[in-house]
Amino acid sequence: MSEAVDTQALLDWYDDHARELPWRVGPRDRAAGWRPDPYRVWLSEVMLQQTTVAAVRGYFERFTALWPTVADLAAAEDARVMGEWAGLGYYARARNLLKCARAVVAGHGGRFPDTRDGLMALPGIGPYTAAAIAAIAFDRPEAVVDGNVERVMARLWDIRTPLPAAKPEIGAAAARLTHDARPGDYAQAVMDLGATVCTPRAPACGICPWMEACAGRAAGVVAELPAKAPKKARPLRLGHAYVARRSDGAWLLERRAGRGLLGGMLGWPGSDWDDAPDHAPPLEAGWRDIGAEARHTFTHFHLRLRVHVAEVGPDAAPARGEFLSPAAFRPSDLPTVMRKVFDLARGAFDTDMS
DNA sequence: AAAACGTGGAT
DNA sequence: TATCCAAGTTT
Repeated sequence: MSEAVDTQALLDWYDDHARELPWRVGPRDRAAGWRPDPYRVWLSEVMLQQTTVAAVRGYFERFTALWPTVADLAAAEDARVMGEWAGLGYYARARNLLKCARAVVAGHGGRFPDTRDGLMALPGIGPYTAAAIAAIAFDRPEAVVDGNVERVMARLWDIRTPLPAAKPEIGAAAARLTHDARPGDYAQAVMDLGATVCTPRAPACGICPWMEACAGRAAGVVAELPAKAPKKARPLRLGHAYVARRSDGAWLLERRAGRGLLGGMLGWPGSDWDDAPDHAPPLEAGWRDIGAEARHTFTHFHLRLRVHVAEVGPDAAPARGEFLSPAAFRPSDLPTVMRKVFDLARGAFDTDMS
């Protein structure tokens, strides 16, 4: 079966059309013997989990400028790394990033394992990321199966089983095609094909190096693949957030628990997000409901937070959280939902002063 | 094994 | 406005 699919044709296409990415060693440099820094491959792969290239670029540049090596990252303070990750989402990735960096330094002499199994044993590295690092950084012939590859394989072989049930079948198809001569280039080539040609909507079949072999195209079902199981509706949750500003300009903030939603991130103290009537503000103060709510949608629910503000004196003693001076508080350290709250609250304070 | 876990851009 | 989607992992 797989004889009909020409992996060399894909590599030829990649040689001409590879995307230029900050973490990538392109096909020309690879042919000259260059290999990417495993640290940068790992960092980029973790950032790219469920996240677009466009969103990752800036974060990758900032992280590598601040922490050029895995040892630098391992030595960083948790709060600094979490703050730098703020806005990118899926914050367990940042927590695991630190765990992984420290494990590589403490347990592997600062060098990443060069096998899929060795990589899989590290925090935050699953089947996809382990295969990607092994292939891209170490040229091991591992099959990388991400969302791009799932889409390409489902179409190429006309696999109509809905995801995620189709994963074993798709994985087997991907493994059959893995290229022995240029594993790193091949892995990136399939993903580039999915990202730029075999796209979710309006795929450019006319310029696809695998057009002739594509069973989905022959059957005229490319637009319907891959099939996906229906998604559940997102419920609406309600809560309250409290933004206190001290007379010296300090803000009352709280470090969230180290697991679960927004775990380890900075945020405004508030109620549980269950619309319970009996929540207490974090501080005795003249709270004012600003009459606006921050709206935010997470993966599995919609959230509306009512925003309350207060200006308090220098002796204010909060029951929760701590005051951070303007010098110690960067709004960019906040996850997006908390930044929305801050923007609304700041507008309310500004209105008061005018 | 199903659910939890973020966000921004495109349609 | 609502939905889909993006280089998935963990529990």
